[in-house]
Amino acid sequence: MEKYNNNPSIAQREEWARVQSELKLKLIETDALNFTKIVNGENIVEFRGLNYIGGVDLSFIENHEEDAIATLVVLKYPSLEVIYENFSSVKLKIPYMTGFLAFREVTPLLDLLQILKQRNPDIFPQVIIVDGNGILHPRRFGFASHLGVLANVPTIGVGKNFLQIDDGENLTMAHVKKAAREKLKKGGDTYLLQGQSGMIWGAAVRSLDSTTNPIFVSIGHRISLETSIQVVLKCCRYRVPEPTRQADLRSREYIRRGQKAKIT
DNA sequence: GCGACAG
DNA sequence: ATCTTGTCGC
Repeated sequence: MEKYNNNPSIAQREEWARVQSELKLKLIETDALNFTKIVNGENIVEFRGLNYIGGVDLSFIENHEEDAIATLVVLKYPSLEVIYENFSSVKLKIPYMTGFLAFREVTPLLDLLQILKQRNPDIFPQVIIVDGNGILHPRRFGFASHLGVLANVPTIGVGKNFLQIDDGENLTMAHVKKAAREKLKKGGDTYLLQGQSGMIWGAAVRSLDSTTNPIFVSIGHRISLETSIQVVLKCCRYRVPEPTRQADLRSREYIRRGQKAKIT
């Protein structure tokens, strides 16, 4: 039986950081999509040819850090109805560590994507909304970017909590929370997370009029920040965009039902 | 030693 | 991530 690694070494983290830098060479931060965006003057945006949006998530069983259910859902756009779901029970071998989330969670999601591509390619998602950041990350290569590059699919990172960026960028928790509170007055309002260097890391987005607490949107892969925000807002029936929310709800329900693992 | 910490 | 009931508001 393999041992659960509770304390990855410094050398291990450095190796992971090198892998991130290497994969980052393939990262595309502009729209490379198979659907088109039409902007009608004002703030009215239309996505032509967008039919399928993916959502992914992992849920954990009680307090077992290593036992999880990975979930992939596909939603029809623009109705946002769920037309596909699949689950996979996984034994995780790496603990959660800030900055290295992908190494813990990406493999089972790649497997689920591969299964869908083989068995039902016609509904393969044209963009995937990921529970976790894209380039809003210390090395600008978070979970959403990692998944996007490895699967070669457009991805959008959406964090429910802010991950502070240091290194003199002044994107601290206090700074961002204050700015967000001041600038996000109504649903659809956005606030660019721009560091002292001028670099843009992502955006704080107010999903709805009824939610004060923002979400944090960043480029995952093959999509611009502007388009990412527009797609996310079109998916928000609640604070969290529907693809991610459905993946989360359904994976939790799957665990509650106590079913055995199945890969349909 | 202290603060920070996606999921 | 997860443990958890009611409750306030539209």
